[in-house]
Amino acid sequence: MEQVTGQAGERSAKAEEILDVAERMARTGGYNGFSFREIAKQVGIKSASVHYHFPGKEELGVAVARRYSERFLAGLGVPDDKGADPEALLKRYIGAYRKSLVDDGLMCLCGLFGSEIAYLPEAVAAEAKRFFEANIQWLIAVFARKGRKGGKAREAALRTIATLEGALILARSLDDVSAFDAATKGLASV
Amino acid sequence: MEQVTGQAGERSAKAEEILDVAERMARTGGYNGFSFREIAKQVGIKSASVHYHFPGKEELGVAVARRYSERFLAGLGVPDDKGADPEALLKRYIGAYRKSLVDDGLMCLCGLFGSEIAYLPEAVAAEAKRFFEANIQWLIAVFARKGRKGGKAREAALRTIATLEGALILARSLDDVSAFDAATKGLASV
DNA sequence: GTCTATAATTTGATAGAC
DNA sequence: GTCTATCAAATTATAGAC
Repeated sequence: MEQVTGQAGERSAKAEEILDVAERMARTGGYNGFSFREIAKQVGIKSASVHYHFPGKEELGVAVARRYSERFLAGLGVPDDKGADPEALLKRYIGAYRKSLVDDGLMCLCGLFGSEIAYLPEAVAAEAKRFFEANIQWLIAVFARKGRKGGKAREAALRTIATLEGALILARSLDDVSAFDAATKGLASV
Repeated sequence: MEQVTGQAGERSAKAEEILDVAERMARTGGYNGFSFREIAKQVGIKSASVHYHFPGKEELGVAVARRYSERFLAGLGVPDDKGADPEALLKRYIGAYRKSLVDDGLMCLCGLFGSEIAYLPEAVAAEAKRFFEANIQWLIAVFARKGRKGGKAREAALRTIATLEGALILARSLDDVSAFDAATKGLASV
């Protein structure tokens, strides 16, 4: 009874290993960029064993996206944390994307899934959508603390996410981290 | 002797049909989102016939990306066209992305390819890179006419492309065109 | 939990007839 | 130009032994 459906709960060490490999592959080639056999090979088991932990590809895709989302949001912290000023929170947000590029050398999972959203199984697409909705809410809270209310805060939030996702694409396509920095310059002080 | 390597030259009507279908599929599911068999079915021929027009998947991918690039750039016109002011050119640029979203209902091909750039055959990745380089040059010329010189023009160009590619991802993921408009608001008047 | 074995399907690709 | 036929490989997935 170790099977997991994708909820937030605890998972076996092997299941986490599987998610690690699946995430790296998905953040490189998208939903078709990871396969049970290749994951199994890299984890050191057989593909049938991967099916034991995650019954189907859709469930695995959902689990990868959900874990990615939860970790990402957890790394941001609470946006109305009174200890940090809004600009520091924004810089933290930008830094999370930059870390994805520089440390991991990978795309944002949900940026990639989002680009192929119409191609994804419904449940996986829903996770990508939820990622963006949660990010928008986080940023709206930040911009609200900067005096942007209502529509203005939402515009700023959407512009911020869009610029960062696009900056990842540009930097990776041009193979030039400075493209990310140039594209996002001034984003924290707008 | 109708085979085409991906150059700009003229192509048979059937080859264009193949590219039409391949482009639509690629702009939905990325490089693994189109297959010879599915293209053949939609065009009304057999997959072996698709191989006649485009010998391999890599060549087909290159041809799709190149045609997409050329059309996109041709639609923009010459950036130093003295007839149009810089803001009108910028609005035209933004409109090209919005058209992709609203009229086609699809991602920008090179935005999607760019997101999975590390997964692509080298020649296809090179086409996506060239798309962005050409777009950057076009925008730099526009921003130069707005008084931005050197680094400032490049920053504005990269920020513009990044925001638009990301805005497409957001609008499609949230299934809400207004997210595109909100994310790109003010982009033409910066 | 992991394995072997296998099924059913899809994929990119080629040979050769017409 | 298009077809039939076919191939080798990869894919998701399942049954059942250990």
